[in-house]
Amino acid sequence: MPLISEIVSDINKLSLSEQKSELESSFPELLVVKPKQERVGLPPLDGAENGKVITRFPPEPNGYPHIGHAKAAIIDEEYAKMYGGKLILRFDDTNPENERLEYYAAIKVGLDWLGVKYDQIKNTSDDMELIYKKGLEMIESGNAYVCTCDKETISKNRREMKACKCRAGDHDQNIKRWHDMFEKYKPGEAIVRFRGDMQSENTVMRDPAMFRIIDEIHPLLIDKYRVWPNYDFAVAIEDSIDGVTHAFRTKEYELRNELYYTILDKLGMRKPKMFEFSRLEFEGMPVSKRILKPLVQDGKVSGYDDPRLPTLEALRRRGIVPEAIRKFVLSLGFTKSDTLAPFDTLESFNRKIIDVTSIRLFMVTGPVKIIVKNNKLTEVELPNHPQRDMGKRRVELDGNFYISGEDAKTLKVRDQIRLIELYNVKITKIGSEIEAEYTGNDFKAEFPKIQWIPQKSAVKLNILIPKTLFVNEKFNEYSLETKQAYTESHYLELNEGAEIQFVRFGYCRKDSAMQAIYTHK
RNA sequence: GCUCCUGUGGUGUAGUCCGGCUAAGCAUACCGCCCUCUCAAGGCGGUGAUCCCGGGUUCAAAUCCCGGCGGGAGCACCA
Repeated sequence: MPLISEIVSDINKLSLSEQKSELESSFPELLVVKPKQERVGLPPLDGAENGKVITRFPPEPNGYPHIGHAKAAIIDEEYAKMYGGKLILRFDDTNPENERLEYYAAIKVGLDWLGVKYDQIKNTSDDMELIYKKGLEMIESGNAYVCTCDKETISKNRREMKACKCRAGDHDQNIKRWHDMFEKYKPGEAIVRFRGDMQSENTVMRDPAMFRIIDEIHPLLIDKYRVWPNYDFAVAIEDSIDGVTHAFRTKEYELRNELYYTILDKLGMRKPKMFEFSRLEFEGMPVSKRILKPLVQDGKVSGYDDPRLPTLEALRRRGIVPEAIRKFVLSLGFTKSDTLAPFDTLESFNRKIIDVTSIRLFMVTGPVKIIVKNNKLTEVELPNHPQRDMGKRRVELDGNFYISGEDAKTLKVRDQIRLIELYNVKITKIGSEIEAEYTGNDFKAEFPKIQWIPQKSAVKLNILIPKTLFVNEKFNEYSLETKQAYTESHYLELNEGAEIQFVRFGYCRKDSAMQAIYTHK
């Protein structure tokens, strides 16, 4: 050690260039800078082999897909793609109380829209027989038992780390009770429990439920089964038999990893690698069904496609495109840190994508009439896009226009303004209507440039402006603003769903002939 | 309360595993300028982080160790 410090201090006495040249002559290999280049996209997957990666997206068909689903599905797909592997879409439909046929469909539609392509589609409920077999196996091997205690007792025991008498039941009792679950017991009277460790620090290991009785109609299997596996047991079995190599789920499941691996261990089944990532939710835009459902029921929002919501359908209607969502999700990375997702960034990605294809149209809000006294033009051609060749449109004129109230407010008599792409005008009178006179065609940079709509062909339009749904945990009564506006008649010729940039206003998506939804600035 | 996870500019992240090449890259937001008959897009530039705090190890720490603190989650016969 002393020798080392001596040498180091010797070296430190040399100047930087002397050190450098010494290095170059004696140890050139040390100067080679390691590649360490910037990574693009998701981080490499632990233990991933090219062509052998299988991921899965396992939504429960109990609601409409939202941005959270999008994050999971995109990550699942990206990793499968990255390693030339496969993505399985698996509906985790083991609770007939929640599942509905329309949700299976809605999720597929959502993925389709997102452009997430899966290689295989299945339902957990397809494998009920196998799951029963594995359940029985667990009972036979003593790794599970049937518990007939009531809910409260079980919960209390788990909190207090105590075992109940059912845990001590012998093999025959368990087998008999297992069969009784299919016939005799009523819902709530008996569950199969995994024999974990009631003393475990990890509460999920304290003999969690593996099967319970539910007498409800399943959307696919109707009344074929009434003993249903719980999540932990079902995913473990499914992931294993589906050949999943890498499974991803959100952070709140993290404590369940121990259970997941233990179950597979006890069954001697192949174990996928499990990873978790943070949930994606926007500020003031909750994703939870518990919160959204009452909103829809009470009519506080128009439905699951209300543009204020984070559902895929709502995002679509609002004018957010799938590519933007994908870029956005990827920009968040694969991390476990809790984040308040920046909606700004999503909008920015979106804006760049749609800017190129959005037609530019004039639109005025809070319209005020303006009359150009000596107008001589009867028609003008306006370009549909400033850079790209998207054609032109003809607009007929007679000197009677609308301009935005906002713009009108700033005008004073004798002001000169430029009606965009038209001509210059001088204000001569301001009243309930504004009067002006034509002063020339030459473009003058110093004049304010204002968009206009001819009165005779103006199309009445509602602009819906979605705002933050919840402010400080409370429903924001003003979360949806409606603006009365006029736009050009050309609007009527656009397809529904067309993205428009209203000049000096922002991007909007055509929702119907009389309504557009504000996408973003 | 207990257990687990997490903590880099206003925001989201890269780098952290394998300490030096970066007193920290990118994106977004913001501010200028250029371009433009839009407050958009595009181009250029800028402001902004003592890498949660305090110790320690080391010639050298965002990176390793210890101790705090902040945030989140779980503690369901729901996934």
